[in-house]
Amino acid sequence: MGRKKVELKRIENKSSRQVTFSKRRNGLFKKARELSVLCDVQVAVLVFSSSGKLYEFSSVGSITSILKHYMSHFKKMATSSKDVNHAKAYCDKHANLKSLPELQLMVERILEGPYAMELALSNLVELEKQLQATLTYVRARKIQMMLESVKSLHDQEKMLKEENQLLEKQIEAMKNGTDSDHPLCHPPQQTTLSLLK
Amino acid sequence: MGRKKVELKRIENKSSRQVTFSKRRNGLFKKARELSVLCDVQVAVLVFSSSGKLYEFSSVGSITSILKHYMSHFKKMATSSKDVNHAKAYCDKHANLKSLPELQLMVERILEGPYAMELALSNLVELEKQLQATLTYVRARKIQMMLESVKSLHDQEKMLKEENQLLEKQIEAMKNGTDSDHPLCHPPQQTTLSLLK
DNA sequence: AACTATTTATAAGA
DNA sequence: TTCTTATAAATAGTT
Repeated sequence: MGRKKVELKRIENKSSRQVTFSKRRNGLFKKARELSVLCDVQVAVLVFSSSGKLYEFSSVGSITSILKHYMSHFKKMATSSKDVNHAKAYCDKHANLKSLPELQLMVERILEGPYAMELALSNLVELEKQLQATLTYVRARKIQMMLESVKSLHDQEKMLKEENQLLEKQIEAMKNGTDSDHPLCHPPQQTTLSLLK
Repeated sequence: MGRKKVELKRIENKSSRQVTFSKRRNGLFKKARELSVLCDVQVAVLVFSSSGKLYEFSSVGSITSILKHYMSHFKKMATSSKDVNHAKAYCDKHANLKSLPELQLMVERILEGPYAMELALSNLVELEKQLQATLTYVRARKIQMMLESVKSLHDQEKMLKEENQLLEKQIEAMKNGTDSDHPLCHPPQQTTLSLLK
């Protein structure tokens, strides 16, 4: 949708890729919010730019708010254990009410279900940290190697220039001199040139 | 965009909500794929339907494909190295996500250990890609689990409220049917409510 | 950042 | 569910 149909492949021009990224990212988040509201579902969208920046949409709220939700939930669970025992005792006394066993089951689910999830979640949080650290390390190492190879190219360029100057001097010497029995026409610097081509 | 402008609120009619969900979910995934390709970024979209079903789009692929990538990557390294068994040990160690927290240590060994010289820049670039892909997945998975457990809490809250209504009705029935010598005026559902507030 | 010509998504209907 | 179509919305290229 635009002045022209675009083909589905990486936009090579960097600045128009950046503009499209900004426009479409907002579009995607808007669509996600609409889907969430209209259809009453939970939606999360994660976008990682090539520079490693994270753009995120979540119909439930930010990661921070979700973690706060968790924290308060488990704090309350810890302080309400007496209430739970009380409720169980009540349920035992009035087992003739047919919906009570189900209620008890639900209370147990609340106590046990999310806790198990929290454990797995903490593993994932830790794993994410580990991966991010490793990625940072690998990127640093990659850049270091790139810089090293660039430096090595510069060094070779410098050596080449020095050799060229030597060569020019030798040519000058040959032009000025009368003898031609110096076998300098076999250039020794050919070896270094072949290394760079 | 359609025959009529729709206002941004929950569609109350269940069947048209379902139809819209199906259409817009596909639209969202398509947009996500386009953003990913056009702008060369990684995108993950997670949708949890009210029935608890998960619909997922990821530009990096499923966990299976990521693990396969890892396997082939380390297999390649193993065949190009003198100590095949050593590299194979790495491979086995990292065949599943649970052992991935050791990834950083492993990468450090690869980069700084005896095989550092064999690891070209292109290998580092590939390794960086793999790490970014895995990080994307882990982040998505983390948020997915957060959303799942929040949803589970909401569901359970809803069910408990329904049960409480039933209980109240039964208590009312008991009060009306017999004398008032039952001390049920201490509402048992207060306990379960206190867990959720 | 705005502006539009177009393309694309989709709401309603079949 | 699937298709069709009128219309709303998104957006590519431009200013």
